[in-house]
Amino acid sequence: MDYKDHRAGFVFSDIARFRARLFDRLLEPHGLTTSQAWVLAQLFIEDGLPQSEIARRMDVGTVTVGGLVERLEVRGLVERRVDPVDRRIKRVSLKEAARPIGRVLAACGQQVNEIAGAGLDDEEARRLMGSLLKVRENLLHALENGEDLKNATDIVLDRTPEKR
Amino acid sequence: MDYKDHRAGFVFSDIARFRARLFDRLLEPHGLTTSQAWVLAQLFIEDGLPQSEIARRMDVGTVTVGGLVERLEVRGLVERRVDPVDRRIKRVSLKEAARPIGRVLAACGQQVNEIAGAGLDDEEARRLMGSLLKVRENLLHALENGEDLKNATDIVLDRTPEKR
DNA sequence: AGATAATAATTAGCTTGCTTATTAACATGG
DNA sequence: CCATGTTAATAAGCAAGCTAATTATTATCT
Repeated sequence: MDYKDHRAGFVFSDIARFRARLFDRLLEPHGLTTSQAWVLAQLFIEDGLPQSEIARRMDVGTVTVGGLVERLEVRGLVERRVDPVDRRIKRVSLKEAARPIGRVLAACGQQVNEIAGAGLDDEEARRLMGSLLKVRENLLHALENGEDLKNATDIVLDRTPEKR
Repeated sequence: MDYKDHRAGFVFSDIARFRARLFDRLLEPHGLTTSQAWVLAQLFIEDGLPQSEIARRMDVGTVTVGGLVERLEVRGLVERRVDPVDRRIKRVSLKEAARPIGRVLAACGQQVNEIAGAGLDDEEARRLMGSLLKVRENLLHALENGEDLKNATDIVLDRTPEKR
């Protein structure tokens, strides 16, 4: 039991940080950050989502999404409108200025993935992805059930089994 | 080319976030956070390190370490002293109160790893770890060489090949 | 020795993410 | 119908990382 050892402690957070750092640099010329890009990505998949739905899909708190959307709105890439039938909801929709960014995101994402996955053959990459998705589910589970853990308000963990 | 695809975009950051959330909850009763725990871990390995050395070992900026150490010092777990021979350096050393925490960290780390690695047999876990270390090195490399990327002040990337 | 460069730490300011608490609007049950 | 609960968004506040700029101190080079 040495491969799932202390190194796991930093590998994951290191990779996440390094990836984000790389992504941020690629996105910098466009005045975007990694997380803001993710919000846009959600809207490219489906436009006009409520903030809470974006939060649900990103597994992030509504507060965080509020901030991200706020900044995107200031940059004129996005627009918030109150839903006429349920006035609690604010729906976020892409503005014209955001259109050309789709390709940029795809390109940057691909470039980062190529860099990160250098030296991995297809088989290894596939296996890696499979294991990672398992690990992710494990953690999500533990956080849901709060197994002898508490807390984690706000975030909606009890989503329907296979959504994303 | 679908396994090193868009999902890679969130799996890594999700896992890192979920892991940290879990860890933070386990550590909460002890008034510590994940990153603070990592600093302590470095000091358990070698006490009396300069802040810059801690930063180097954690692949993090000196500014971040400054903040972490600051908070640890306030909690009375750690102590900063100016190095007598090189007065630029502040060496950080563990105080008595920190002693008992070593075991706690080990236990929490193990628990998180068990949760995260549930359902992975030893072979799969070993392979996963191997692939992750490769990916980590790839990213670190790209950040060093700044391949048509710039920025990333402060952080010392050009450390001796195999340290950690 | 003296000017110049490099290094350790800090300050100030930004984004992300989390928590707790509040407000507004909708939903439901007696 | 109205009291209670639930949901969407926000506000305030903290930790962590990052950048850029500043201050002290040590190293180096002519």
